[in-house]
Amino acid sequence: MSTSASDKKDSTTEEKIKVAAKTVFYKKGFSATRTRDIAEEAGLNLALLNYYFRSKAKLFEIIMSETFTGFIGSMKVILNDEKTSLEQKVQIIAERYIDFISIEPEIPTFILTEIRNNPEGLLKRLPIKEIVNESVFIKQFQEAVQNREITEPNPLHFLMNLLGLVVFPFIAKPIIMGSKNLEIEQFHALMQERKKKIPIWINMMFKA
Amino acid sequence: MSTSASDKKDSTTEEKIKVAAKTVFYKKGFSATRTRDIAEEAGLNLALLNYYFRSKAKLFEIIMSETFTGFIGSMKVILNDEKTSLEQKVQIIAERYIDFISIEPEIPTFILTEIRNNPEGLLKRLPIKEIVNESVFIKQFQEAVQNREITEPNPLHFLMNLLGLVVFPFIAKPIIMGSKNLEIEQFHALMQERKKKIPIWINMMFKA
DNA sequence: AGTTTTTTTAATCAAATGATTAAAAAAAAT
DNA sequence: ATTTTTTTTAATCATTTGATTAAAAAAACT
Repeated sequence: MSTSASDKKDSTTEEKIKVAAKTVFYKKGFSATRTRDIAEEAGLNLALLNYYFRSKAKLFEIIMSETFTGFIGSMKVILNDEKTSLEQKVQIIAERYIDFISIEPEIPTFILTEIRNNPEGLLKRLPIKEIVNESVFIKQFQEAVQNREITEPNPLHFLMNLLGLVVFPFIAKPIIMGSKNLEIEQFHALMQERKKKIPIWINMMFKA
Repeated sequence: MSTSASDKKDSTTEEKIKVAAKTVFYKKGFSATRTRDIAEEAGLNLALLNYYFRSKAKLFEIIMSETFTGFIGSMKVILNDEKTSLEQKVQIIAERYIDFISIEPEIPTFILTEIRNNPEGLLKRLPIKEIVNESVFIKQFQEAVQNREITEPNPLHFLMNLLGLVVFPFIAKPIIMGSKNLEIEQFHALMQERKKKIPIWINMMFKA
């Protein structure tokens, strides 16, 4: 049979709650979501949330954690790959993140607003310092600066620009779509274009 | 006397509430702020909020409206100036917006999250369509494309990139500061650097 | 000074919301 | 088959929260 073990796991009550919680938390943020919204989204009795997860805060904590791990974690892996060049890393990040965010478009705003609400608590669990201070990416960047291949000496500007070009359009999506009455397909087409253009733009900005 | 009419106006109860509301709404967003937070921030009795503004929603509406007008409105003015070139417009936007957001750093996240919560309602009051479809900026951009001065034909990419470079670092400020244990002064220094660099980067990206 | 109007306060209300409980239903174990 | 354990449900609780009210205080007016 094609019904695998994971089918069962995916249809457990616990899993249903997590899926529903993800949907609602992503869309509205922690404080604007009501536990009743989650229960309704999952089609389950409200008391089950507390039965399985003790509290709204605990449930949120889990969703949050998994989201952060997935989003920043894969960035860390890409930036620490010894086998790819700086240029390739830029290409990979542009491509993978545009694809990823296109599927889960609420994640960037979710992450940024929740960090706003609780910067200390959430930031210390992210491996950002490691990435910015001791990653393969940083070494390659500094080499490129030394070899006069890159003019900008500060890797933070490089990262801010790359992520700004990739992420900002998704955060501003409602504004962008409103500005030209774009349909969602047209928006996605724009983002697909950017997968190729961003690496070129980054090159033009930073190449000596 | 140096005590002008505006001194009086600034110290009215109504004005105190608005200032406090701005502070709290900017920091926490609509649904996470409690009317009691605003009253406390203003040092006033809770009932005064309803006495002067009828409801939390009405008060929010006013703050929202003024914020939008200030932020997007001044963009519209800059982009519709017949006397400045395309390059100058980029310089002016980078400079003015970085200065402006440095003083009110919560505004971008505030705008973006509130639009997320209520896209239809809020977007129709913004003159974004006008800017993107019939501004002086757009004419100048299209001319530059025709004259082969600019390679990218789509002005949306141009605007997304410019605003991404200007605004994204402020939205990601907690992450950026956390990544290198920056003090706020160092963050501001970085943003000051960007006032000069962004116009250069934009040139490099788009100039033929 | 006395009267009226405006502003402020403390107390309270009603609805929303996160959480709990005790009983019922379903599943697992013996 | 019976008992035990796990899961689910409906009802309810306690707190939070936006809003209102009636009385007090302050200000403006005559």
